[in-house]
Amino acid sequence: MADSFRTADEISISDVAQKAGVSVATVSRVLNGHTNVREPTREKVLAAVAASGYRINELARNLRTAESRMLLTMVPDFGNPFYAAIVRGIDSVARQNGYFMLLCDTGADPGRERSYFDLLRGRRADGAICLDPAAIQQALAEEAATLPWVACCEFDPAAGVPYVGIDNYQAAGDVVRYLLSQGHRKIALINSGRGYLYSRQRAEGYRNALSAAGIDADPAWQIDLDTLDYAAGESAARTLTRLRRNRSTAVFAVSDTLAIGVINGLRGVGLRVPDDMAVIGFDDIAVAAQIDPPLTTVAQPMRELGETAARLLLKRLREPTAHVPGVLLPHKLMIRRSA
Amino acid sequence: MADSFRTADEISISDVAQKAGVSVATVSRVLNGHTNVREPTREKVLAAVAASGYRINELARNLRTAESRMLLTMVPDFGNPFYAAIVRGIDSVARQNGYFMLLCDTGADPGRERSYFDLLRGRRADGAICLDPAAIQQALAEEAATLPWVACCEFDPAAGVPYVGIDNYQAAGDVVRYLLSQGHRKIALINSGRGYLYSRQRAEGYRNALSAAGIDADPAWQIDLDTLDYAAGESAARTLTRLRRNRSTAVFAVSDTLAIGVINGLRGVGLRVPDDMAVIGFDDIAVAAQIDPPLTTVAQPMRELGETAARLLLKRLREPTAHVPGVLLPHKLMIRRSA
DNA sequence: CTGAAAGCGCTAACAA
DNA sequence: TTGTTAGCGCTTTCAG
Repeated sequence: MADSFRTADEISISDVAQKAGVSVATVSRVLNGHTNVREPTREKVLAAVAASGYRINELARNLRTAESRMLLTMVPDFGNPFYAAIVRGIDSVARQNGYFMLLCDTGADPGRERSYFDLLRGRRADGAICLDPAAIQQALAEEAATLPWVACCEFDPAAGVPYVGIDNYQAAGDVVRYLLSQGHRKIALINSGRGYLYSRQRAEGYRNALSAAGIDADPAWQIDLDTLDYAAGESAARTLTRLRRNRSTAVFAVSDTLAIGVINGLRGVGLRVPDDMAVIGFDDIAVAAQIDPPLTTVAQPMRELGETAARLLLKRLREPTAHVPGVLLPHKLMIRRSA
Repeated sequence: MADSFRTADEISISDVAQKAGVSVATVSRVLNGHTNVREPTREKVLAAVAASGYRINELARNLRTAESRMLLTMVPDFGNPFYAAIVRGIDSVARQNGYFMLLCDTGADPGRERSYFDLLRGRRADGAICLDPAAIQQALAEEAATLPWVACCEFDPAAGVPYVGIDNYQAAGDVVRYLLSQGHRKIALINSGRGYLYSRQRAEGYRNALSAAGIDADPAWQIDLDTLDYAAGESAARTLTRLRRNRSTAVFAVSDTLAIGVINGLRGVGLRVPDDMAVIGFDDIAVAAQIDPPLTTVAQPMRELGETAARLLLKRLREPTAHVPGVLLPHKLMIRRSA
């Protein structure tokens, strides 16, 4: 058996009851802090617990109470530092409320995501927070409609699933308008795959801000990537610089990791930032302020995003029928030296 | 109740049995893939399962089988990208073996770590992988002696707990010897707190490599920090440059995050890397190759570290009494341009 | 204030 | 091959 080397301490509530000379019900009462137990009795029980080194079997308790006190968090990639801060926020409110957080990396794969949702169906988690691409969420929304989960960062406003995120459209517009104010007219957009809501929203914010300034975005300025890692940004930078005519003077990357890769790629071909090409990122991950030049970027309130998501979920768990609204948190353009 | 909005689909194995016209035992058999069920019976059951949308209650199954099929992973800080790759390795072998990974951030706090160990005691996890500082592990080693866990990166070789890591002493020596070969004689060490085994081992490797070259390390060259974040590296760099006499010409930081902060701090006071000061980091996190100048660092086989840890744990779970040895994986000096 | 007893939903002997 | 039954360890009525 898996736990045969624990058999020695395989002591249960009835052992404790026996040792204390009371019933299991009484032991259970003191374990759960019920007040209707006389002080001397409570002490006898506590003594027996201490003496035996007894530990409650949460599995049994969970079966009985029909809850696992686990919150599932699904991220598409926990190698991306962006998620780390969000996850911290989730974790901290989860713990404050007596839940453990079960963190899973879906790799943005629907199959993996589904298998994690099975944790909910199998009662091993009470609720879930999903940070996966909106497209994936939609694919599962129907079959997961009755499950208690909320969306964070990525969401489908029409899905009826509670969510928290930021106004990506506005944020992208802010970036473009700032670049415009610095005299740029040719602004490139390095975007991620279309499965992401933020990607569509930021693209739209970018295009509209540009056309509001009377500029037609050159399609050659827009690059779609299917990953957010540094290398992808690096190669996108090369693609951009290869443009013979109508080369952009600025680039907006939808993630700091991409932007950092872009800067590196630019340096590789001997271009200076921001003089030859300005670059702006998104997220404001910790390393953004450390590189040379320090990265101008859009800060997301990552920790609050996570905390809010957790609170929405907890609320949904407590009041299953209550309407839980979507909430949008403020972002902020951090102007540093890369643009 | 927490799940009152799921009551509609609160269907159990006996409902399925009834619907299929068989006993619960038979349903259980087909659910668990036992072969001693006639084909027509199996099909009846499967049909009933499908028709009712039944989902097994894992909580009940777990109670019955006395295992949770969860593996706990404790990291001191999942904001540090170093851990991300390790955790991926753990997660992938866990999943391959039918386990879910429960990831927890202890913040290197013994209290938090203890509360996570309680997941084991409460049977909500079958085993654990601990990446916390060796000092913290030791504090808990005695009370956790009978629990199935393994140590990863940080460990106490004498504790009898299976472990996987690298040869930190040797790695630090490699760094120093490389710097020596580049003509450096004055080499600083930016280290983390003494709770970490790697910190003690690298300090020793550093000192011995230096004295093997006939150099006495100036105490002023050695800085101990209590965190690994970028800002700490930045301020350590300033401390170092403030040295009037006997200022070092190279610095070895025990983590890439620190090294990146150092480079940033150096830039802040107008010093160039590597010309004015060479810097070497440790870990080879993804961003290390992206910054300017690209960071020379010691690569750890992070994914393999995680995979190995998971395999050791799984082995320990399968064969509780088997002797599971400690294993050391190879590291590699990545020479880039910062030194 | 305390105890007896009935399950939570499942698996695994043991019978048939 | 299938069903009956006895729990896994706990919480929670319901009596007393």
